[in-house]
Amino acid sequence: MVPTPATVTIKDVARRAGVSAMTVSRVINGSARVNPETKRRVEDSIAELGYVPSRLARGLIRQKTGTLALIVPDVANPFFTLIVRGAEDVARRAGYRMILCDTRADLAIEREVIEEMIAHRVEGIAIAPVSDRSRPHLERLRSFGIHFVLVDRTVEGVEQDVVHGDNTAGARRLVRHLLDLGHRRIGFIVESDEVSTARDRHQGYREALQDAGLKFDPALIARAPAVPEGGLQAMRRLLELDDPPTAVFAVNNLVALGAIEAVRALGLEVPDDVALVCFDDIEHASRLYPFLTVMAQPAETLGTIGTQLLLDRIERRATDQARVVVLPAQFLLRRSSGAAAA
Amino acid sequence: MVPTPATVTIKDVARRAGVSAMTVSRVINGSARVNPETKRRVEDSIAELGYVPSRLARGLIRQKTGTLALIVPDVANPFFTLIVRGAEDVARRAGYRMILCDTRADLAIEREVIEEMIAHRVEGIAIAPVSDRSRPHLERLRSFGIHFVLVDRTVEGVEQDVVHGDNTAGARRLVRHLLDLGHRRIGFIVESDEVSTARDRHQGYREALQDAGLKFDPALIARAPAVPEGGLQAMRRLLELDDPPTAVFAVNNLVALGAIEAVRALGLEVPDDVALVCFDDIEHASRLYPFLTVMAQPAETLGTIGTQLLLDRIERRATDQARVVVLPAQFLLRRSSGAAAA
DNA sequence: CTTGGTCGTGGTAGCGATAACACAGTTCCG
DNA sequence: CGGAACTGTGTTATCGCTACCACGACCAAG
Repeated sequence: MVPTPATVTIKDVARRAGVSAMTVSRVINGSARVNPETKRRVEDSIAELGYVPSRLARGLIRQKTGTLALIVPDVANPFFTLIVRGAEDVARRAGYRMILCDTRADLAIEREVIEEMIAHRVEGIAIAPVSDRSRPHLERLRSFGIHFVLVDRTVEGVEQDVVHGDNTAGARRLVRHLLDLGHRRIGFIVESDEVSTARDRHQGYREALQDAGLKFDPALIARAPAVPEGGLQAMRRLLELDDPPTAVFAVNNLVALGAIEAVRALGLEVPDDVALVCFDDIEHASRLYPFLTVMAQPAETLGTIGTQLLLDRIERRATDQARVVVLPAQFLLRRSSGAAAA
Repeated sequence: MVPTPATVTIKDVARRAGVSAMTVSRVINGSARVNPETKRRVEDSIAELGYVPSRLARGLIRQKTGTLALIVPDVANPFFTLIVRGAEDVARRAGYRMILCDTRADLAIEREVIEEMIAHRVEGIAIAPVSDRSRPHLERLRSFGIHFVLVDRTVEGVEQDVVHGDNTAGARRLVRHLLDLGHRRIGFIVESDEVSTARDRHQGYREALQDAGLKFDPALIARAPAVPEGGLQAMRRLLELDDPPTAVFAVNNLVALGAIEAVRALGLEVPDDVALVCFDDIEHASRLYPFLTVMAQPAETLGTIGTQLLLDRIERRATDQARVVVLPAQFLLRRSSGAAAA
């Protein structure tokens, strides 16, 4: 094995090219004028030594690192995966690196990773916060003067650039669909109202009921963590009610998956025994088996726009007001809702 | 708006606590002995000023950044998503940050991101390389003395720690299954043999045929990029053959999805008109609709073990031989292969 | 022939942290 | 009771790079 070589520094290049470190720096950065002949010599030395300038040192002196962070509650959720993809792409094209952090929807982990990102002196953060309780974490970012944008979720009391889907309208649309099909008892499986998407969808759910002149029945709200297991438990509880719902609105795709399992476990079927709709499509699953009637959000676009908003702040140092971008979701009619689907 | 505050440095803390920067450093790092009273004063100052030590400066002097990189060809592929999750988790628990890079299976992007990671002075890289052509990129890492491990894929001519699934045995198992069901003309949709997983599965495919005393027919190999669109095109070509296959082995899950679409587009169905098997399960899709007969690889485990191997190298500076970890895949019998499934 | 540009380049001083050593005061033990 | 060992803390010198200023060479203008 070759012994670990000492890292090549700008001085090594300078020595080899017979110039000062300053001149090498000028060549690397293409700044100011350098004699073409000198420039060539420096470039040759760089190539021969395989020199790569340290971003640490550069970041230290320039006070900017060229690094962003993306913080999401669950990378394995296909919705967030798409956000990651979109964000990563925009960042790379703009010449920034992107550090990905998965908080597992855990506030403590979120606090931890935000501290880490501060220590890393990232120039900006795109974050889908855990919940309204993320506010202190975000305040901390602000106190450090680190730019950030909210993606997918807002946070009560935090005025900041944000891009999210139209959750209220989307939920309203889904529930209206169920109402149109004649359902009168519509369950809603949702996490805590401390999450803005849950809150907004809850709002849409109620509005739709109200539009139809129906009274809101608290018994039909089943609270559960927004994961398959949560959906399973919640659906089971709903079905065990004395007067169970004939249709259910699941707050997101993973919850819907769990809900379906609960239905099947009771020997029932969707949509025959209970209709089901939810937010967020599941890309690959729908390709194989287009079953769930959903409001599909443009997840990848949330990622790209979020990152663009962020870069905008960073590079233009705009101090104008917080921008709010709301993207409409798309209604996809499929079998799970029990309509005569296309 | 609050004006961007100048970053608090160790000196600010030192001044406020009435000690030297060195003492603050000792408190931060818990190194050596510091008078409890002094320590308290320093900690108070840190809290009051909201001081967070710069990893840039620390990394520069210590020559270690506490940062790893994970490079994959496609974060949106559910298989790699799980690897990401596993890797990220192990890294965080071990006190490392993880930078995620998506190469989009593009060699040029791969080269670019590897240069970036060198510039970032990451301490190690876990990489699922694009193909055997990634070799120069990896050699470059080696010449920089940056530790790396291969995940999911090996690279011809690169001796390095690696963790991957047992592709040959898995492929053999899948094809044997089809043979057992009576199929004699079995198609194989696969990307270039420059990708080790493709190569190994190809190998397994041939071995299975050989075991059954069947002759290999090159016409049954359909080459295509390992994405749904590739699977679609390839399956169409196979079905248009004069003597089309009655069963097809798709090199991975996404290819299988495209293949199914091609079958349906011709008004045919899986498995009635053509049986289908593939590598890698699709977590959420299978939960909703367990249809594909697959060899399921322990993707998340690939991520965790890969990262553990990496940390091992970094922290123990082991110079022993390259370790090779091969994890078995699990055969999941479902409907797509046309057997009387459980 | 001085003055005042423009070039091309180098010197010096940090960025924010820590390694390595130094040093004063205390404790210990033969 | 004096030197060794230990405690707690400060000083200095970098880490690799770039901002900032300086400087010699050259040339045109006054």
